[in-house]
Amino acid sequence: MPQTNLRSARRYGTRPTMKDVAARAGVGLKTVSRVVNGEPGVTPETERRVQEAIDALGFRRNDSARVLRKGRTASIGLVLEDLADPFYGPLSRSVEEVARAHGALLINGSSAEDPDREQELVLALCARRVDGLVVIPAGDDHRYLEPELKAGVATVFVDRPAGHIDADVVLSDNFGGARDGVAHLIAHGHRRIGFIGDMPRIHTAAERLRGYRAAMEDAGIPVAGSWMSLGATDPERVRRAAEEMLSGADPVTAVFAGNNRVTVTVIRVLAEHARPVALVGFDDIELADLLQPGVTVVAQDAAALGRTAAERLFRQLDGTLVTPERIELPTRLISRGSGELPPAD
Amino acid sequence: MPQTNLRSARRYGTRPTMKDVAARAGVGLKTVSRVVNGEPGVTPETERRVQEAIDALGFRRNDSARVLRKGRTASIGLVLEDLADPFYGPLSRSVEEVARAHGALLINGSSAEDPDREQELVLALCARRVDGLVVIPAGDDHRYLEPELKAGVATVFVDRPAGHIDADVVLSDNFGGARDGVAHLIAHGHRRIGFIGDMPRIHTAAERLRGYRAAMEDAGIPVAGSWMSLGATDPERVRRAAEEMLSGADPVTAVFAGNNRVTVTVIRVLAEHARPVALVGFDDIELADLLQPGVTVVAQDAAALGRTAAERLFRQLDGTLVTPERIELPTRLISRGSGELPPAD
DNA sequence: TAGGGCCTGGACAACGTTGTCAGGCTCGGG
DNA sequence: CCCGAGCCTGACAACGTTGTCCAGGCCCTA
Repeated sequence: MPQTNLRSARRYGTRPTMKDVAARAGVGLKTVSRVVNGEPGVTPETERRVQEAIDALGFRRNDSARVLRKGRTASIGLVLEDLADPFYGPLSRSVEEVARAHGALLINGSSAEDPDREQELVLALCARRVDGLVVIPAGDDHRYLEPELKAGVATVFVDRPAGHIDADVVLSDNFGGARDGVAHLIAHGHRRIGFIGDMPRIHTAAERLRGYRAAMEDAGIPVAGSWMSLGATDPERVRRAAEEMLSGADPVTAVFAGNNRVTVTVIRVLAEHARPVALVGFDDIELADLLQPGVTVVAQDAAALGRTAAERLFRQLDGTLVTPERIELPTRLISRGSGELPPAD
Repeated sequence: MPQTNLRSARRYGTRPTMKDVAARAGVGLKTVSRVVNGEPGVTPETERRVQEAIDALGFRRNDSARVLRKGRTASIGLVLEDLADPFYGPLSRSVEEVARAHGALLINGSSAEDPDREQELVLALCARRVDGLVVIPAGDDHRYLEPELKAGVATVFVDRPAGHIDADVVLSDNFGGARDGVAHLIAHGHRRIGFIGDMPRIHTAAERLRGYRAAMEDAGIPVAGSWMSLGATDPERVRRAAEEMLSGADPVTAVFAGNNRVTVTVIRVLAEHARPVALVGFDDIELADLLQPGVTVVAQDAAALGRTAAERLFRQLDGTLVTPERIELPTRLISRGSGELPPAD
């Protein structure tokens, strides 16, 4: 009979268990468990023998079995919209940092802005028995989570509120940020200000739109319908919207861009435009300071959002936290030039 | 006795099991299992009763137990350096896409460029019994993975090769890309070209340096020691290095930047510099086309790296793939202006 | 109507670990 | 010298699921 080669090992690989280790070390099963978990009550000599067997066999504890027995998995789930979006990188990273500090692993998935996919992912994570969930919601009805909440799965929503369910929420002050950004343009003399944002069914988009309207109203400026574009934020569409605002009968002298993707496209359009147009964007973008002019933005602190959410999650798990709350984090206006351009009529 | 309230449910929440469902539906345990897994051999009427009980109790199958029984977890692990780095966003995303297409979840963690943390993460993932691993190595010795490979954990290294172990590797053509980028500068008349890169113990950094040297040698240009900076890539240090190269006795007329972080800092330095200096950077950066001049880069396809790696992983799991290979993906030079500036002596 | 085959449903063991508990050993004091 | 206390150690059940196997009921055919 030929010796086991790599190929068959790969295919039919079966891992050593505590039983195997115990047999090899000539001790009982439970003793191995004790050594693996650093529990007291094992002679140094016995421990050495067990450790030797562990190393020789390449034993690794099976956490699935452990979880089954203990009930806690020491892992949390993160569901976000798109890992490739630069806004979610730091958020995801800060959630991971907090998880790590609590000895938990992070399992994540992207919903791609699809409510069904969000639900599918969340339920898959619950089936894995994650201890908690950080969710950036794509859908607006989260009643499907009720049994999970009842069963004790800690849950925090981030960036957008949960729908029809009482849970922790951590948000940026989208309304205030947008209002400040638009007020900033008004303070620099603009009156005809355009707004390009996402579909209002998305909570953040709706809030930012509300901020825009509030700032205009506070300044007593009536808003023309042609100054607003609320829809998908694919580049072509944003480009068309921007061009229309800039060239219509009542052309805008400034634009407020509703998120980072919109901002980038608007910058491109403005770069081709003869007359200088002021711009303030929601969300910071990398290299914004190196452009000519620098891009003025209303910045959210993505890392703080993630950190705050994750910390609340673990406080829920501690039992320190019981009543769901809604937390709003402030935004910060960063002037870099584009928002301070005077109107050029 | 008061009814169960949310608080105690949260605290002491215990989830219904198949046994509970079976009891409520008045059927056997296995019948519930059949319904949950869509197995044949259940009357529509029985199925309805079971489904009703499932909904009423909010039952969710416990995948830990399932995994324990079945052996496969339908999840893969991804260990990378920093989720917040824009280079890893698309990579991570494309790995996730492939995983999803194969019905697997993605568990990930950041090593923060620390070999110990990498090992700790990888082993934690193995303890979870992930079916496979995609690793962007921080360390250079991966012998600790040998038992895992033997046990059948599919493994693919990305971006950097594995150390002392025979495993699949998917890389960008760092050497060729850097050589082409530097040759591009030479073709535009430069001879005094600086190189700012990461520590050569990092494989990608070493390869790019090798590419720089090769291009210079091919052109018969001797390289001055003061033209090269190989070390940490924190902004201050890069800034100092760039300033020295630009102001020394033998100042460079062009700079090749070894990665995206370096490129960004160099752009800042050059923006403050009177005399125009040509620049080619390794890795594409967002908005590179909007700067003045546009930034010429050697772009890697991060998404393709992730996709290729993940696909190989699942082919290993299929058994379609047996022999470890080393795959190099081509890079692409994107001319945008900064790399085509003529030398200004 | 009896017998055979098919279909449905359930009892039971097993996956690998941890908590409980009891047994055996050693050592010191009476 | 005996007994109790205290320390190690191991046997056993349980976690929730799935695979195996068997029993019982039904229908169809001879």
